[in-house]
Amino acid sequence: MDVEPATLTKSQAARRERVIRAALDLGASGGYDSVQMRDVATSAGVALGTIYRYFSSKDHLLAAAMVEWTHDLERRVGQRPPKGDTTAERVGDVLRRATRAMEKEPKLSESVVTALLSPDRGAASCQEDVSASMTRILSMALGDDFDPAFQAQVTRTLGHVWFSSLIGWVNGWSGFTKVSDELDLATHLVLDQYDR
Amino acid sequence: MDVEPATLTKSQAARRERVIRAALDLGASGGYDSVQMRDVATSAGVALGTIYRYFSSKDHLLAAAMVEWTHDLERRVGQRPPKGDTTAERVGDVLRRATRAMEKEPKLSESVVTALLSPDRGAASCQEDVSASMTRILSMALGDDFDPAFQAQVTRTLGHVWFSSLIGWVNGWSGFTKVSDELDLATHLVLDQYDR
DNA sequence: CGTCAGACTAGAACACGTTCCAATTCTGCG
DNA sequence: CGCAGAATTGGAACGTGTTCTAGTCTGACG
Repeated sequence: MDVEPATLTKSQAARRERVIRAALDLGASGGYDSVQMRDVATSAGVALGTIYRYFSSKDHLLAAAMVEWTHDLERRVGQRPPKGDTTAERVGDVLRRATRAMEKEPKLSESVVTALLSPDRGAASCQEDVSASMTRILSMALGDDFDPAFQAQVTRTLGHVWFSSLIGWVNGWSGFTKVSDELDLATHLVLDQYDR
Repeated sequence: MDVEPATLTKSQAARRERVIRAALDLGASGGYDSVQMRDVATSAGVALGTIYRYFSSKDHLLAAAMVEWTHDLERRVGQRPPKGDTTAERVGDVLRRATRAMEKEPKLSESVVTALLSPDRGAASCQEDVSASMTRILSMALGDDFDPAFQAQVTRTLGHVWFSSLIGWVNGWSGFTKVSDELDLATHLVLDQYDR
């Protein structure tokens, strides 16, 4: 009902990847509602039941896609570290990188974020993954110059603001600029007491 | 497809109330999944279709219930203002009041919060209501001693942290104590620079 | 090479939110 | 009271996520 990548054969991993890809394609063109499991199956050239061998639910499937996306971002940030003189600028930089990607594919982001909110067991574990990844990304921007407890709290708090604003955007009561502003202001709120 | 209370006759308002009550009862005993529209209907003594005259969806129904709950809390906080010497203590006080109620009815809270996350149009407008209400509640705890812009940002940020931690709790990857801690630490993070 | 367990397939079947419909019952107005 | 229009009802019907079943394919191992 939920298989960890480690135990998959090559062809299985390929199948899993094809399924995710198909889901992403559908999501990118029509949003959450048009990611229909029957369509994902045909489009991935796989039987409907097979999808459920890899993912516990539609939400788990889409949430898993978001996990991959977040890990990609984390890797990229690791390779090209955040730019900026102050901590606030570096944090703003990574948050902007995170949101810009979503801004370019609004339908897809809506699909993926919606799924991430599901109470489904599989999706919930993806939430943990994503939030952990986001925490690490923010840590990179913060650097090691702070008291660890303080740093941990800042990253978690900003992670919450990020997540919550994202929801506001997905559910349509705030535009993308609102999300950026919110993040920007929160960043300064918690950081301006320390640098500058 | 969505009727505002203002235009309802007495018997209609009663029906609406009965429907909400039925949904809350079911939610309190079995959580989100056991709030089934057919059951809500029979339990409220109403036809299935009638529910959809008052609410656009199951999620809208449950989210509307949460709006009432939040308004109650807001009213209570207005009547018995938050206690505490420092701002942080007062903020902690209202946040604790907000979470304690949910802690007592975990299944019910799960139902209601889950619904609040839905992308459904009706539910989304309830999200705005709830978040606006929460902002006002936090403002009461902050008082008028701050720069309005600063106050606005603090309330929004704490609102985000509250909302996001709630999700973490509902989806089962953090206990209630974690939620309180998170809120507590975030509160101090943004406020300790000003009072103490 | 033969075989056996597990993965895969096609498709039926099921569950529950949502919509639709025809018939009936309210409600307010002349 | 009598009537028109709205609200409500019971229940069928629909869509889509999820599960189940019976049969087929695959690939690892003796």
